[in-house]
Amino acid sequence: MLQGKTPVVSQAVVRRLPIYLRYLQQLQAREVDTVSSQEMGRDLDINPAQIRKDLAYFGEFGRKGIGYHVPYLIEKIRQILKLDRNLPVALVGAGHLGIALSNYSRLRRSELAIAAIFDKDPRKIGLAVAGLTVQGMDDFETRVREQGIRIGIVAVPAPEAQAVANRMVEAGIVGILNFAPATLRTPPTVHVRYSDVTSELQALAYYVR
Amino acid sequence: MLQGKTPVVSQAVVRRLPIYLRYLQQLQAREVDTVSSQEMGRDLDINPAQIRKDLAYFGEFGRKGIGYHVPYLIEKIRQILKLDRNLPVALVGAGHLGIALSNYSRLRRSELAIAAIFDKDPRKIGLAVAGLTVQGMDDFETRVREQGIRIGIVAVPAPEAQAVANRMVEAGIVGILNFAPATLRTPPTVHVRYSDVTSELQALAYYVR
DNA sequence: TAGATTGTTAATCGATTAACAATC
DNA sequence: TAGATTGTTAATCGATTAACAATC
Repeated sequence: MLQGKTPVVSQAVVRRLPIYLRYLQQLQAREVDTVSSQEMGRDLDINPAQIRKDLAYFGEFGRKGIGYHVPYLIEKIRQILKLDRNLPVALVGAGHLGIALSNYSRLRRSELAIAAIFDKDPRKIGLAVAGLTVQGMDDFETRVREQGIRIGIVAVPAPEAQAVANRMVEAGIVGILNFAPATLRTPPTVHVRYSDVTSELQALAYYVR
Repeated sequence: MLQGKTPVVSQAVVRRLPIYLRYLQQLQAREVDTVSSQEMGRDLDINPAQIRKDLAYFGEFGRKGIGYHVPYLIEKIRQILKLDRNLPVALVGAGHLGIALSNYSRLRRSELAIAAIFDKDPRKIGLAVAGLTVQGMDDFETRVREQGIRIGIVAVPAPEAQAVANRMVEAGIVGILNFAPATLRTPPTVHVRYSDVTSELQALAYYVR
């Protein structure tokens, strides 16, 4: 394991860390103190060697012969994912989905809470949603910078998604979660994750019969 | 390319097919008649060889020197994904997210439309959502079988997700899209796709600064 | 001590990309 | 014909899994 600077870690590894974290938090709620990679692997359907290797990218968190101390590993994964600080999120699009996301309690009480909601539709501007007021897009960049927001959610119709992404990049956002059914073009410094219900269902359809 | 039976194709390939389909439909709306793997690759940020190889698993759909005929390729991908028939979807969970999904117009007018909504909460049962009536869970298996439903969406809180998945499997559902933050245990014949906003955002947080 | 389990190297597996003959 | 592009094989790349010394 490298000292100081973390090595370049693949996206696959980073995507598994939240899964580990969620599982460990469930263990903590049940007051389980220690867990082995074997137990984790069984419950999460992931190879135990995979889990050990993933964690070892970031440090030596376990004890040979014993396993991992649950509270300690939670703390470490939270540090790695930067969940030990507040990371306000900007949401663009106050439609059905945007409102559902804003009201999602698991998000509301987390470090990744939605801190500002935007929509370009004048009928939406001013609406109260989950304790926030929907803002227009005029001062988007200023508002995002003021609040130190680095993560954005795109929840607008597909034809508007690229324009919204452009403004997010302009505002200094470096991580985008895109719910619109569209491929976004962004600079290589910006990370985009896609979530599209239609595509997911279509992929599932392949396996029917 | 094998005749008749399709070869075993990796999940990665199947997940790209909806991306291709969506892109091709956009081209069709613009009345573009022909497209090369190079053009597709540029717009979708996918290696052209990858695209050709993916498609070649299922047949010879292109013409050397020319490219792919857009309407023909759309038809073929729809057949591969079984979108040339109606595949009704069962939704369990009529909370914020469930309602947002039910109202999602792109889903409503597709072959993968939500055909039945269930919730165990007596206060939700009987509600009208997107032209459907929320049903209780008592006759879940019967209703699902009656309507020939093979695909299900889990939109309930995490602690209830596994129980819902079990009943879906019991009802003959073979594809599950799970929005609950929980790993589901299902028989190997059942395909599960995960969609968890929190995990996605947490993975994005890793890349901040 | 004996048993268990990590961290890590080596082996394997699978997916992506390059290259090119075939051919429109 | 000359240029373009597919379908496919071979090469490369990267991720997963197995194995095991170190050690609690």
